[in-house]
Amino acid sequence: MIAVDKPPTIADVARLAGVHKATASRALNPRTSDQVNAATARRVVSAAKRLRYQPNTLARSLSTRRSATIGVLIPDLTNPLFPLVVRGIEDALSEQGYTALLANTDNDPEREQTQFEALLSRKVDGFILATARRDHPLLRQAHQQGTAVVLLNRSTDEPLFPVVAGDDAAGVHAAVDHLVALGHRRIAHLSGPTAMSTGFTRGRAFRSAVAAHSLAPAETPVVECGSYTEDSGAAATRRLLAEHPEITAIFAGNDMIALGALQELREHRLDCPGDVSLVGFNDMRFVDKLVPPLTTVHVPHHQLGAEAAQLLLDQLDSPDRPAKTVSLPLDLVIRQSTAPPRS
Amino acid sequence: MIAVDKPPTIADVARLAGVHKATASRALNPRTSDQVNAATARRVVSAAKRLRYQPNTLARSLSTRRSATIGVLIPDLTNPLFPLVVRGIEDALSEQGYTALLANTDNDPEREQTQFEALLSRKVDGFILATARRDHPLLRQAHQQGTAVVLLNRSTDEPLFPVVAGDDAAGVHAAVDHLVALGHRRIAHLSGPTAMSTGFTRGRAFRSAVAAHSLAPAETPVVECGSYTEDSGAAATRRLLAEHPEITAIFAGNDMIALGALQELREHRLDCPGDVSLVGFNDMRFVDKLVPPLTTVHVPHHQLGAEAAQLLLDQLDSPDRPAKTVSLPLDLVIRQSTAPPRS
DNA sequence: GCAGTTTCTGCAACCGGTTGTGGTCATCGT
DNA sequence: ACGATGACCACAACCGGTTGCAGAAACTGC
Repeated sequence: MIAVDKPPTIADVARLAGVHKATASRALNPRTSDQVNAATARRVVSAAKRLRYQPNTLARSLSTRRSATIGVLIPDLTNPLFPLVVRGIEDALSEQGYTALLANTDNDPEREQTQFEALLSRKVDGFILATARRDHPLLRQAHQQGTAVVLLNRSTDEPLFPVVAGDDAAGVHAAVDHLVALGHRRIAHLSGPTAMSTGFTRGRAFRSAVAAHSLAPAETPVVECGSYTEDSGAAATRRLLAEHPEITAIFAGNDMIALGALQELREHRLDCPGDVSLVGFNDMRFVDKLVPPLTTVHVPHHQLGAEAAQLLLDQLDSPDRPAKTVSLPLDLVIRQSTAPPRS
Repeated sequence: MIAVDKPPTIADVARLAGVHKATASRALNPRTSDQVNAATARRVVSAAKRLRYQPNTLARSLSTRRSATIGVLIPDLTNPLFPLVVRGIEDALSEQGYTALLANTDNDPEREQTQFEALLSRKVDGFILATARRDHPLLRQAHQQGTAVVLLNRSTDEPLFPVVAGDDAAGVHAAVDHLVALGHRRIAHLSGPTAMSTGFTRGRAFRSAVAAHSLAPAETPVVECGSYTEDSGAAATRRLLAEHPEITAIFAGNDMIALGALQELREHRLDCPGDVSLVGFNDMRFVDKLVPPLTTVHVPHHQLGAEAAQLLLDQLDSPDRPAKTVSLPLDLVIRQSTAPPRS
């Protein structure tokens, strides 16, 4: 183990350049470098270069009270949607010199709270909350203490914070329209948990979409899944087929549920799309590799993340701007899991 | 916008408890709380509770010179392997009060360097490098300045740092053994880029495995893919089939390459596993949902991450411990993309 | 040549914690 | 009754930056 000489501080740079550390600080900061003589500024810069000086971010944040860091709360990085949105967030943030601090909540409200506080004590400048629950005391609390927050793919009953999300309602309508256009009339919806904001709004949109086509509730049953998982989707499909064997199309609350449905259809020796058509939601990676490739509503997750980050940065710049809300268009990508019903 | 009163500092707590902030600090820290009278300690604690005091992590790190933060460098979060290992890292770290700071390098050596420095200036206590290149000046540099580093799924030509990785050689042997046991003798390998540590070692292991079965190099061709992507895998397969139409089995450098191969086989109207068997590597999510479900070498990514984190923490505790290296066993999961060759 | 600016740089305080040192006071032994 | 011991706490310095303020030097105009 070689003797570790600690990294140089601004005092070292100042000493080498023969100036006071305050001057060195100003010389190195582009915003203040015009307060110092060009020649000395050059001396400082070259001293910094020689020492390979890297400012201590912690010390800087402590004194400036700005950390250039954003807390990002997501349910679970392992869920295939989130890497995309996180990448979107990071890409947008890094363009402006910001960094993301990630935390997983596993959809546990308590963890959500503790992680939030941990990030606060790390002095993040703001939050992007991509957690799924429809409501949480956290939100009111954060709102009251004036914390900058942007909600991603999740809305609250009252508009406390700006939200960026896909236009789920439009996506649902596109999916239903597609099925109806193919000739389906008995369409089921496997909804996500209504405790989650997406499950709730997509379910509502489904009701409205089928109503728009004058389909009776009796031929358009909704069964709620306990979670956005394959197992839960399979179980729901089992219940659905038991009670409504006559349906010819399924619109799943998301792709994981669709995956479970596909599995269960296979168990029941039902061909997809021959016997029943299937539409998913999200267009997650690899669903185009399934057999049959899944028709699904594409959600631009990367862009979702990027927009959320941008919105948050805007808000940090000018805190009293109205809480604009972004809704990204979604489009249906038609693959091979949908076809006309057998007549 | 409500008036934001800044979060309480330890000085506020001390004032409320009627003690000096040094005393408050000691009272709040379990390691030093026995240096203060039990009664006053209680006063401090309850004052802290009343004010909802949360220590400022930045200030603490600045003075203790320990940030309880680990820098994690990965190529791309969007690559389906990494969410798993990141989760493993985070789970292991959080158990000990540490946090991970993530950065993507996109396999760009320059980005790797700048991200590394950015993390250094954030005063991370150590690094987990899961980037893929076989060598990088960074490593020597980090080694010289005594930075704590653990390499994940990547090795260097000289043993500068502890490494945790899957036992790739064993995995490759298992895959080849399986194919040979099925009766295959003309087995091709679609290797990953040899500039990457995994591509290199798996390729070498393949050579050794086929040699162990006395298969001639002429019947066991290796073609190198430019990258670990589906497209690259498809292109390599095209070349392979042009030059060696007689092969009956393909062992792919990873699952993405296998995906490309599968696609290309389909283009050539070759049935898998009827005409050619296919084995992947990694067992990424959803490869069990392909048609046919992919036979592949399972890599415990979560555990890989967790072990790396643990190793790093151990090393931080006792810096001059020998650089132990962890090699996790890998096992082949046999699904339906492999079968005996047509006789 | 002198008052008034402007430009440049140093001083010192501050951000919010941690920790070494030393002083006060009660307790103890003799 | 008095010095020694130890428990407890306050003081102050420090981590490595940033920034308001003031003073020195140079420069302006008259």
